[in-house]
Amino acid sequence: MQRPAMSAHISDDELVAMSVKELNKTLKGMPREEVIKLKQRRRTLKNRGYAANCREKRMSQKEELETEKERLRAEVHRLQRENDVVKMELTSLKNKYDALQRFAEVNRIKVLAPPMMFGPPHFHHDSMLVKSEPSHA
Amino acid sequence: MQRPAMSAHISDDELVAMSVKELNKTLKGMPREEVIKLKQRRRTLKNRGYAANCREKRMSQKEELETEKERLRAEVHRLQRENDVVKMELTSLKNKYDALQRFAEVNRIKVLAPPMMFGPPHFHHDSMLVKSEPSHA
DNA sequence: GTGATGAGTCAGCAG
DNA sequence: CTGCTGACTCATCAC
Repeated sequence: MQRPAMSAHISDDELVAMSVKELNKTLKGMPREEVIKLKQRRRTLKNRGYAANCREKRMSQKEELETEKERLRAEVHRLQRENDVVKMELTSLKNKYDALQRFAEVNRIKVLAPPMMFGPPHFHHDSMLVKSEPSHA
Repeated sequence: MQRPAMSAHISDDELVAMSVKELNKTLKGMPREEVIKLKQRRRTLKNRGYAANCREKRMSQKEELETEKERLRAEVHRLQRENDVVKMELTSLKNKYDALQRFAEVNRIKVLAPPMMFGPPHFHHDSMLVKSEPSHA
């Protein structure tokens, strides 16, 4: 029997899948040199798998980064839109508020000086209706 | 003279830096085999550089992704804070608005029904001071 | 011919 | 020893 061919009895897949114990058991009666070669082949095959694994990990991490980046980009846009809406609401309410304030102003003036058709009012000098402000302002 | 030692006259750095033309000029009187070996060595050295370049590119791209991600994360936080501020302003203004509205309401009532000390007013039925609203509301 | 990149091999580190 | 990763080599592809 050809010594070199002996190790060929074990396929790459088998060799990688085997644990060291199983391998030793299988290698019982073989010459040292063959055993060493087979173990080295096993290590190399394992390394091949590790390398593939490493590359895959690298790629999935990169993908993850890009996904995360996309997610954040969308979040930024969402917040910008929300921001715009709230700012518009604020502006709108400001206008409403100013208009109401003008209205209140007009009313106060009218209270202070009602239409002439009723004749000049005889307010007390310190009327509560003059110059009072809402407590929240 | 040892044939194998001939190619050693050119260092790796020199060999990589040399253009093909320069290399051919330098290789004029050498045996074909040596020329082929030297060219192969040059290609291998070049490949070594390409590989390093490739790794560096990979790393810088990854770094860039992480930097960008960080930038976006900061932007999200900035927008969230801005959003909170504007929302608080809106709430605050709403309160102010409501207060003013209550104040205006009170005034309108007072205009509608001034203090008894002046006696009941003789308003026209369709007085502008009753139930009118600011045009902006 | 030149440059880039996936896959495999090896060296060397970490656990 | 096992697993991982940087560096190198080679095959292969695109220009």
